[in-house]
Amino acid sequence: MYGDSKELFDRLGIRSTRQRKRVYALMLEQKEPVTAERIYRLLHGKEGDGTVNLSTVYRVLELFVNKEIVLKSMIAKENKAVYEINDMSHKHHVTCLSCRKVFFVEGCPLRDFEEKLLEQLDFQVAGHQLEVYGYCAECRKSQNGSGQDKNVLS
Amino acid sequence: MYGDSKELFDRLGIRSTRQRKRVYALMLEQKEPVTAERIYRLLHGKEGDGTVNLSTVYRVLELFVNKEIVLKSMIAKENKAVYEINDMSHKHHVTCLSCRKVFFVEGCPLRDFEEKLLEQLDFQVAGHQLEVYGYCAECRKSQNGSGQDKNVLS
DNA sequence: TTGCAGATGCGAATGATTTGCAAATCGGAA
DNA sequence: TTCCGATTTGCAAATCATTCGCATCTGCAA
Repeated sequence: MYGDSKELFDRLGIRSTRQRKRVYALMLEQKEPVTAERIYRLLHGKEGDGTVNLSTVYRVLELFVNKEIVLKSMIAKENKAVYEINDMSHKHHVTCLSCRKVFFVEGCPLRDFEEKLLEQLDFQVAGHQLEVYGYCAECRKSQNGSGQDKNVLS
Repeated sequence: MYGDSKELFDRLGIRSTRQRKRVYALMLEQKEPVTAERIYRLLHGKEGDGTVNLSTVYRVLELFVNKEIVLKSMIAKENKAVYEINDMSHKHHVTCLSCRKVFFVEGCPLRDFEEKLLEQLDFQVAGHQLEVYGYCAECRKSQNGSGQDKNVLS
């Protein structure tokens, strides 16, 4: 019912609780990064298995982040965090300022940069977060005539 | 005494108040991004010209950000904002997770990436924010895993 | 089945930031 | 220079996301 999260949790050495299973299952369904609040509300929307407290959602997400099965990042311009399943593919987000849609991009332009930091600054990079924002094809098309082909990835 | 901020404010079409002049002058002195709280405390440290209320510091900074004479960004992993004078040079920040010190790096690894986004996704980039975090030479040397919290930013 | 370390629910606390409102101030007009 | 109205400020209280304290509950190893 919850996929084989039990197995995953065992492997991670953490207890398999109803709340963790529900949060994990819900995270798997998400196509874009979500806030803790949204997870909480989605869980309430689902019927059946009882509720999950908001504090618990936060605690479970924190645990998942520590175990690296979930990624956490801050939303640009707002001060709240969003979470997403870590599928190990190192995507970056591109946010349309007009429709707020989030696009994913594979690949990362930072490899060389990180090397440069180590050489020039003796700074050991542990991670990075890149927020790119601008305007997607569709919005540019509908707002001024200069848009080109549309190409929506989701 | 406050530089020629009066002139700047006139040009921007905003009133030249004691508080704005003080905040602006202090921002000019900063060598690294600072929190609103830190500006507030620094202003209290200075003698003479009376104090500036914390809410006012926030309001003045917001105004400066809108007028684009100050840049605002979020500190990685903490949810508070830091501000710095906008010198138009397009620097990026590198934050040490141990001592919280912020380093600047000239140059930007994103030019090619933005081109790629336009070609492949037809996404027109308007801006980006890059947060790199890791461990600085000094902290790695002292091997102090938990960090000596020098509290540079707050 | 049982014991208990670890997990959860609940409400209250936190900390950064924002807001409502009355009083103070800026700067153009008289 | 003085006056006046629009802006800005100070202050305290409100927000909002997130965390914490603590009593109770629950996986799960024995």
